[in-house]
Amino acid sequence: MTTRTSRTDRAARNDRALLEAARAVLAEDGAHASVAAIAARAGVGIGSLYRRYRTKEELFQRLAVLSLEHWNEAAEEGLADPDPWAGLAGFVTACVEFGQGTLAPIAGAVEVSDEMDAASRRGDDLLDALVRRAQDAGVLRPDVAAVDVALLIEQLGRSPLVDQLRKQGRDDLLPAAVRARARLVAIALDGLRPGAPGGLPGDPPGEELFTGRWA
Amino acid sequence: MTTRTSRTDRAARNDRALLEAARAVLAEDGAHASVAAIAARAGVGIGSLYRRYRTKEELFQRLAVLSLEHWNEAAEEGLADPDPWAGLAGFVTACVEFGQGTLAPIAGAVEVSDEMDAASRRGDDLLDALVRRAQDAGVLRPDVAAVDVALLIEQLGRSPLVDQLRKQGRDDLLPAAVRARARLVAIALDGLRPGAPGGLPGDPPGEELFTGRWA
DNA sequence: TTACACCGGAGCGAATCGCTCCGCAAGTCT
DNA sequence: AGACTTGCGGAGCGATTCGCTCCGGTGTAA
Repeated sequence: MTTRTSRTDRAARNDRALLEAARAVLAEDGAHASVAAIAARAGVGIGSLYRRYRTKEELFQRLAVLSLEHWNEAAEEGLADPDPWAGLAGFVTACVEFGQGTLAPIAGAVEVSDEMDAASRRGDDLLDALVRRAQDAGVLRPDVAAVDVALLIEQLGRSPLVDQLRKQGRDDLLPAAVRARARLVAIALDGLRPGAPGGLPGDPPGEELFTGRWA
Repeated sequence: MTTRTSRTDRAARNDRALLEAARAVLAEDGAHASVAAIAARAGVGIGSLYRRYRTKEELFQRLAVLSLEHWNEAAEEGLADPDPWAGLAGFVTACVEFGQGTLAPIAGAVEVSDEMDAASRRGDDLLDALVRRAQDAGVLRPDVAAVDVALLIEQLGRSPLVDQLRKQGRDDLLPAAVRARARLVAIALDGLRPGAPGGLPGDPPGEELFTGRWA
C-alpha cells in the first residue's frame, strides 16, 4: 500500500525539521547563524522557511519557547521521581542532553514575550523546589544555590564537544563526544553531593546571571 | 617629569593590546570575529594590526601558541607544588581563569605549525604527570582519565558567563560572573575527589576529542 | 627644522546577509 | 481526466560586512 502524504503532513514535518535544524546550526555557528544555513540543514527551501516564520527573529523566539517548555517538563519529571537525588540528577542530565544553553548566544537578541516570561518564572520555581527537596533530604550539599545548578546546566549544556565536531564533519567522533559529555556531567553531579572537604568560594551569584531565564 | 614613550615602546604595547583584544573578541564573537572588531577593542588602527600580522590567520596562530604556552607553564607550576591535589586544582583553576577553551572555535581553522605540535604534545605529557601523581597519592578518583580533565577545562574555560555579559555591555555584572564561575570550578573539582558513590559512565574518551591539543 | 618611521582609518572588491518573488510540481475537487 | 489550488524551492535583490590595501597625518629622533 502506498501512504499518501497530504500537504499539511508535509508542512508539519518541515516545521519540525526547521526547528531541529535551527537549534543545531545555532549551536554550531552562534548568534550569527544564517537562515540559509538553517534551511539547508533542514533540507528545506528558504521560501518555505519564510512562509512559516515571517522573520528570523520569529523563528528564534519560537526556539526559545520550546527550550523553556523542555526545561519545565524535565523539572516536573524530576519532581515526580520519589528519590530526591535521582530527580535532580535526571533533570540536570536531561537539560544537558537537550542542549539547554545552546540558545544562550541569542538570549539578549530576541524580544521576550509574556508567554516566555511566565514560563521562565515557572522554571525558576520548579528548580527551586527540586533543589530544596534534595537539600532537605540531605543528598545535596547545602551551600549550593539553585542558580549554581542553573549555571552548571547552561555551561555543560552548550557542547563544543558535540556541536563543533559536527560542524567539522567529524560525525565519526560524535558518539564518543556524547559519552565524554556524560562523564563530565557525572563528575559535576558528584561534586554536588554532600561531604566535600571545603565549602564553595564567595556568595551565591544573583539570578540575573542566568541567561536561560529569558526574562 | 614627563615619561617619553619611544616608538618601539608603543609598538610593543600595541602588540600586547592586540593579543588581549583578539582573545576577548574571539571569546565573545566566536570564529567569525572580525579584524576590525579586534583592532577597535585594542584601541589600535586596522593598519597597525596588519603591519604586525600580515593576515588574520597569522594573528590567530600567534594566539594559539600563547594559549599552549600558558597551559604548559600552568602545568609546570602545578607539578612544582608539593601537594599533588593543590597542584592539580591550581592548574585547572589557572587554565579556566585564563580562558583556555575560548580558542576552540578556531581550533579547526588555523594551520598547525611544528612549534604548536611540539608544545601540544608536551602539554599532554605534563597533564598526564599531574593526573597520575594525584591518583598515586590517592587524592584523585582513579576512574578519571587525563582527557576528562582536559575536557573539563575546555568546557569551563569558555565562559558565556563572563564573555557574553561583556559583549552585552553589562560590565557591572562581570565580578559576579567571575565569582559564579569560580563556584562551578569548585563543584567540579570536588567531583574529581575520591569517594564518589558511583563510577563514571562509559570508557574514557579518546584524546582526539580535545580540541585544545591543536594537533 | 628636517627627515622619517609608524600610526589610523577611508575605501576597495568580494562575499554574505535577510528577505522577496515567481515558476513549477504535486495534491484536491468536479 | 482535466482544471484548480496550494505550497515548495531557489534565483536574485539591495544592504551590509568581510579581509585587506594604501596613503595622508602625527610625533619622535637627529
